Amino acid sequence: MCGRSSLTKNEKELEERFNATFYSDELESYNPIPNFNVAPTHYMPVITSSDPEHIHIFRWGLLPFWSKDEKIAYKMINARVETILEKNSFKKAVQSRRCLVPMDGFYEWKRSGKEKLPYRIVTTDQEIFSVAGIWERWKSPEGKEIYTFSVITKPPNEIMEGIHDRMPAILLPEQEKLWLDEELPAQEAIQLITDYPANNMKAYRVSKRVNSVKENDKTLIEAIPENNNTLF
DNA sequence: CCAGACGTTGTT
DNA sequence: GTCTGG
DNA sequence: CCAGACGTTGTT
DNA sequence: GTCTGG
Repeated sequence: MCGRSSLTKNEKELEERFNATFYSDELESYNPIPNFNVAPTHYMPVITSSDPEHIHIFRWGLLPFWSKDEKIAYKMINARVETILEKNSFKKAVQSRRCLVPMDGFYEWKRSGKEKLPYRIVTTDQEIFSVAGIWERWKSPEGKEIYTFSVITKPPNEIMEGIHDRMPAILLPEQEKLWLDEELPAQEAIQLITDYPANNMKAYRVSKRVNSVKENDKTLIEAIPENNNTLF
């Protein structure tokens, strides 16, 4: 799960939400704004434990610092909270390189028979919410430096159960500071990940146009009727 | 000791 | 089926 | 996550 | 880098 999201708020709204500022030179890589169809490999805003006063722009898809193969990032877009402490690729990062991944919605595909239909899920009590993530600095053999991140996933809460069996680890606002606290041991940090209250979330069908990463406009986040399978 | 993997999702 | 790209 | 490619030789 | 398997 969690291979597609949205972040349709502008830079100013993000700065106010996280009480942090962008570096102007990094902003150039953040594109498009707003993004109605965030996909793996996109450069997106994150707030890191090492520099929480600023919003950095990192690439979605974790590259472990020891990796020689850049392609492994395609398989590292998610990290399971249940096993993150045990995995070579994640254990170091969850100890000292945690981050917040801002979203204003995420997409999940619900399987019904042969068909997979996309849903958008949002929080109703927060305009922008944070998903728990981890990040890495990677250097290619040629010396190219890339900063990447992975989104942590967890079992579904009440509202997600009918749609999919995984969901992103949405943090309660009051847990965000702790998640970024490097003094907090990883074992305790992952306990901050709990069920987001289902009555503060809502899910609705969206057009299948979201399937294609080439599509990116405001109509992607519009609701379509549940019983309409053919027109979109 | 060295070599080789290091991941998730979904589907079977 | 499996990998790569977005 | 989904979509789209997946190959070589030789010629322009 | 670090763990697992042989």
